Amino acid sequence: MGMAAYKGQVKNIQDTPFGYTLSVIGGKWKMVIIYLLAENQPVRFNDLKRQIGSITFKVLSSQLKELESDGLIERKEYPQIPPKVEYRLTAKAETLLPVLEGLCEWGARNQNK
Amino acid sequence: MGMAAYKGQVKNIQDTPFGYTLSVIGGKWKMVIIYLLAENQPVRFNDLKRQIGSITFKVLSSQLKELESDGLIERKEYPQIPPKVEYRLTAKAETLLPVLEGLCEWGARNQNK
DNA sequence: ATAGGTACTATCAGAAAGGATAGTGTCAAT
DNA sequence: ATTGACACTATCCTTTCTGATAGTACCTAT
Repeated sequence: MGMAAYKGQVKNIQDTPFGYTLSVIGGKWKMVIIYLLAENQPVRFNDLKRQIGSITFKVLSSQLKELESDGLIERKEYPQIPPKVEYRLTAKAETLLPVLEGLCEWGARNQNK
Repeated sequence: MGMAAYKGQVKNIQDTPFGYTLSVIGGKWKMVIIYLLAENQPVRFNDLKRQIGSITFKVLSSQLKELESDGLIERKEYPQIPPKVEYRLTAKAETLLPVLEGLCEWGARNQNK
């Protein structure tokens, strides 16, 4: 199983398991966000922005929204002033971590060849 | 290690192991191509096109070139008429297969939730 | 003579992703 | 009074990705 889902013709990769996984982690910053959250949960918005460095507000905001709607992160808003919002990984995201480790390890071994 | 490469600020994800792996497999069709090659090597150009179905010549051609320049596939041209070109996976690509299996399995388990 | 197969390339167009910049409302500190 | 922190949103622009369509050069089969 797994990759056997590609038997026959492929119409929309989005509908295959691989396509789904990539749609969830394939954004330019998603993996970085997941990693940073895994390291020190929970994290606040501007904190995340500072840690990533070169991302813009808009892009960080849209990536977080997508991760949230894909069920990988939880957003918790504290109704106070100044506002406070915390992000943390869901259980679903935790099951992704070993897979991401695999991607990183393969990358580390093959990057400079 | 692995994901620890994200310590500190991230300038270019391309330079991280994860970014490298995604740059190599992240194209819309690359995973499909790798899977089909893994299933029945070697494969010829038009054969691949027929199996994938909805890809265009141009896109297939460019994805194959990128995979080749990333060292994942080998292109062998037979100087005859009509022309014949065969594609197959390299040893480097074979080491990627378990990682791709991981992506697919996670996707299969989480796709419809 | 026409159609079809081989492996493509070239050109143009549209969609999607990502980035730059500015602004919102409230409060605390200087 | 100004600055800065918080968590964003809105608008516009550029870059990248993907797709549609047509065409090349040669051969074989009908």
